[in-house]
Amino acid sequence: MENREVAKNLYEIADFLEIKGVPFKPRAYRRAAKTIETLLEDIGTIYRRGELKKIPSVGASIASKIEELLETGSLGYLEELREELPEGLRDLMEIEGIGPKTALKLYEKLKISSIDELESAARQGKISRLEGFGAKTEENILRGIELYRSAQERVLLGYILPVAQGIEDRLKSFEGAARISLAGSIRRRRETIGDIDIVAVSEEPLKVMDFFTEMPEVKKVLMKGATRSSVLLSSNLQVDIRVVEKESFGAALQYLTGSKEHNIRLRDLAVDKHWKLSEYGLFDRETDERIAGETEEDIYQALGLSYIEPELRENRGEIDAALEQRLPDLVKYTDMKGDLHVHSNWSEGAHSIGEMAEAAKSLRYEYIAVCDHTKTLQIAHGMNENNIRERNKEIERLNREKEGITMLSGVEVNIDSNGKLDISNEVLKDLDVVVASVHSGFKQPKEKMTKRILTAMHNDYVDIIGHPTGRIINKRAEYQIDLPKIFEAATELGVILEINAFPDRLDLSDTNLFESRSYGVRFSINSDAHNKDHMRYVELGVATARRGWLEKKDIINTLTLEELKKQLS
DNA sequence: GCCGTTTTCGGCCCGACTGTTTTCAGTCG
Repeated sequence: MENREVAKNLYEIADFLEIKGVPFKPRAYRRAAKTIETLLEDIGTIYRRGELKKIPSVGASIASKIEELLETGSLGYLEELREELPEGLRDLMEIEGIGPKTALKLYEKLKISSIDELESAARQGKISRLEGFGAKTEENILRGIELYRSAQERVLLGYILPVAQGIEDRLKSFEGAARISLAGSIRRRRETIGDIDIVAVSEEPLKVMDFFTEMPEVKKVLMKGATRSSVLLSSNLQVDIRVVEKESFGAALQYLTGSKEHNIRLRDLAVDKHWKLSEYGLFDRETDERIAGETEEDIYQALGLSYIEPELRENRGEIDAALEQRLPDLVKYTDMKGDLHVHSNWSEGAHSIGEMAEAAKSLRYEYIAVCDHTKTLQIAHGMNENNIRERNKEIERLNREKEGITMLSGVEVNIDSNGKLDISNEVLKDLDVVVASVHSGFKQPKEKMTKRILTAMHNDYVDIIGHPTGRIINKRAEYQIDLPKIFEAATELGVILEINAFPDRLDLSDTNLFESRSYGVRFSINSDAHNKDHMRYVELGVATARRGWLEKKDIINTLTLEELKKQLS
């Protein structure tokens, strides 16, 4: 049984206990589930070592339940809960505004135990007639159901970031607001985003709220107060804003940036010092004296931590690292000197090599590698050996003509189902950059897929493995692949792994990268651009690398052209 | 149910908004 499945069972217990009104236990189960879900090691392996109780948040009781799950595949305690309460009650809590208390009441009074039943009861006006409920609640439930059904998937960071930055810029230009910042998961640059959070400082909060709720793209105002407001955009995206006083800005920004787990640990640290941390500041518990709050830096410093970049705030060890002053020196967004995987109109790209080069210049790059698709990828007009030779002549000509940018000749060659490449070594050996990727046979078993990629890595001319896991966020799972083996081989053979920065790929992912750190792998952050506008996606790749704790030295395309050429030869 | 350099028992993050109530419970972030 996989870690994720064990965690799922524990989450289910937490939900049931919460509905039953049991105090504290739900949080204990949830904490354990969260830890197990994000564990790098297989829980079965830990169990066989007899070290379940060494997992943080797992004690004797949860350990024995995990044991039962691993040994028998099911869990008596959970079965009992399932008999006591219908499973659908958990679905009800997915609806905005419905928590454990409401879910239980709906079940007890109206026998509602699924979202469909909830919808029909609301439509018949049965809910507004219940004590403690009213017409507004019923309306909200119906809207919540609609939202639940339309917004099942979180939105890709790459699509939402420009929208959020647009709103941020407009608020900044509004004179009533003194300071504005994005917060929440978008500031942490998570790969998918649920909603947009904004923090503002203003002397006149109500004016900011008016401006905010009257933006043209607002479809519905969900709530509006002097300190908080929420709106729904016509795109069904929710945007929340908090307005605070100047001396609380850092505290509010810190609090709203999260993550929740990170914040809980911070508050624990504050409690240890007899302080309390809220979105208004860090205060002495007894005297209420303000210790910090105007900037995030002050708060982290007061708690004895070095400043933690938002991308790291996931409670993956960053707090302990900050306590011991051993946080990584993260790669910066401005460190990138080139892009080693872009397409041109020689395959499925929309723009010519010259146009791509101009776009690269405007990003202040020193170089780009034109890595068009190769012949077996018919759908993308893949090049054969002759096309490649011809195209290389064009690259040579452009390099003589253009100043300030160097175009490297490359391909994105296909790795066939046995690990062979679809372009001969004769041609590969004359190219500057060879990216090798899997574009077919995604469903191969783990061993075969791993061997297939290892075989490609052993080809002397392969420089980079493209989008190593093949996942498409929200659409296609990663292929079955033994990443530790790939990491080992990459270090040993000097093959670079790609951090593909396309918004729906981000492959390798932040957690993959985090896991790779002990292997000493080097990476290339590539846009995989299919037109010149896509080249800015490298920013998303840098965000992913930062979330994976990577430093400049880990990323090969932070090197100057001269340094890079030495590495590739 | 977990946890502990103050603890093996007694705590467990904190505050705003809504809706339904006349003072607050529930939910959310």
